[in-house]
Amino acid sequence: MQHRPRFTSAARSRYHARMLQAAEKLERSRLTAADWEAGALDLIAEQGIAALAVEPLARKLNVTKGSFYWHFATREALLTAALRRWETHVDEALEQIAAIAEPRERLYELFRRTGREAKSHVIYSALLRALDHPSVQPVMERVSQRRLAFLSHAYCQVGMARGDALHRAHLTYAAYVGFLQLALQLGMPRLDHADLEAYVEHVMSTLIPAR
Amino acid sequence: MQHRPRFTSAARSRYHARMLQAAEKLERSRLTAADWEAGALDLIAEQGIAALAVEPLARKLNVTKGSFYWHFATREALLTAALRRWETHVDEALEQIAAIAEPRERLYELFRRTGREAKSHVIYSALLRALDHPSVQPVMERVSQRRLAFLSHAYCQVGMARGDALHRAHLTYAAYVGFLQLALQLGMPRLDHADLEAYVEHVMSTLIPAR
DNA sequence: AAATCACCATACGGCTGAGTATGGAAGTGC
DNA sequence: GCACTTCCATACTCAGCCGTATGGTGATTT
Repeated sequence: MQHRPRFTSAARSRYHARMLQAAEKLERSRLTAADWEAGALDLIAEQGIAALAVEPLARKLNVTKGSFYWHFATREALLTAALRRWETHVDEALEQIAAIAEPRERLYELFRRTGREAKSHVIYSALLRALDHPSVQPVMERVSQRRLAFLSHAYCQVGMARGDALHRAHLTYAAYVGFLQLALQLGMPRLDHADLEAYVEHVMSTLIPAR
Repeated sequence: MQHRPRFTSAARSRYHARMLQAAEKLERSRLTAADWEAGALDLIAEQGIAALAVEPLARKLNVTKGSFYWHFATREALLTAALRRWETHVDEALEQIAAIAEPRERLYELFRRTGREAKSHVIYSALLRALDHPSVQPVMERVSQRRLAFLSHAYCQVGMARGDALHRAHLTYAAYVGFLQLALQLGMPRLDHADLEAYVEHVMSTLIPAR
């Protein structure tokens, strides 16, 4: 239990060099905390947060618990570290879209991305199903608030009143969350890419006010 | 392990008589399978499906596992029985609204009920977070399909084209699901009844086409 | 080359929940 | 009032995961 070890930048580049030549599960003899965090996010995406256990994850990484408890003090510490890593990643993605100046085009781009690469939202969907967890809740609250601010700001810019824009933002975000739950877990709208395209079009024309 | 015991109607009425005089946790000396199912649904509503364990539930009912394994063969059997019970209950509620002849009024009523008595949807929200579970998935699929059919039919009746009506139904249902997740688990829109009322109004005017 | 450090294996204790076995105490039919 | 069924308690076994203790090995440092 000697958490928070310092890593030299030399060690980091050595690790990345190994990653390049070791395709997938070629046993890299040593791991870093970042490896555990990435593995944790993979596990969450595949089986949800409840499946994030130390021993199964260790098996997946071809090591034992002994390794884990050198990098992290507890299972909880791994979870929060993985969540922090995910949160920054999500924020960067949002800022990328926020850079689009024209508000209507910005909304269109957001909707299209959400519909197209639904796979990148798997982790969000998994975390959504663990909103009661004390470590997950604050993270999701922050992410949701930022996205809601993004939406209501855009709706204001296309001419809606402040109150309406806020309601519309909530409605839009709820539709997003519900879509993830239903489309990912259930195969509900059997999305064959053309049908999905049409659905996104319908959503945009319904939620984004006409020019 | 002697599952599926027969219950005489006399036994049932005796049980109901006891229920009337025993307010809450006054120890009723004996339980039925229905008691376990009801307790299971309560537990699911409070702490989700992962918390549905035999021993904790037994503690909550002031008995031991010995009782449980007389009524049910396994934990899984309890879950499916409880889900079946919930499904029929949900279906009845939907048929009640479906009885309204005027389609626009029918949609309004559906939206208002959903916004008002959000507490009755807690179980649905809890099950939503366990869509990967093999016993939960088919139940939710059936319920979702019926509700989607309800919605698309209503949208058709108010004059939308079949394709648009189906998309609008999906959008509406996704908004419902997302609202549950965000409002119940997060306290997201701090619903103070007046604000909620306004939100529902906004949703209706956005999603239900003008006359 | 010796000492140190970073990473990991092995082995253990404790807890919690799934099922099983068995016997006992209420109620029920005759 | 006696056999018989119904319901439940007690007391196990078994398995999985958390966290700890401790020692080992390869790489780095000096």
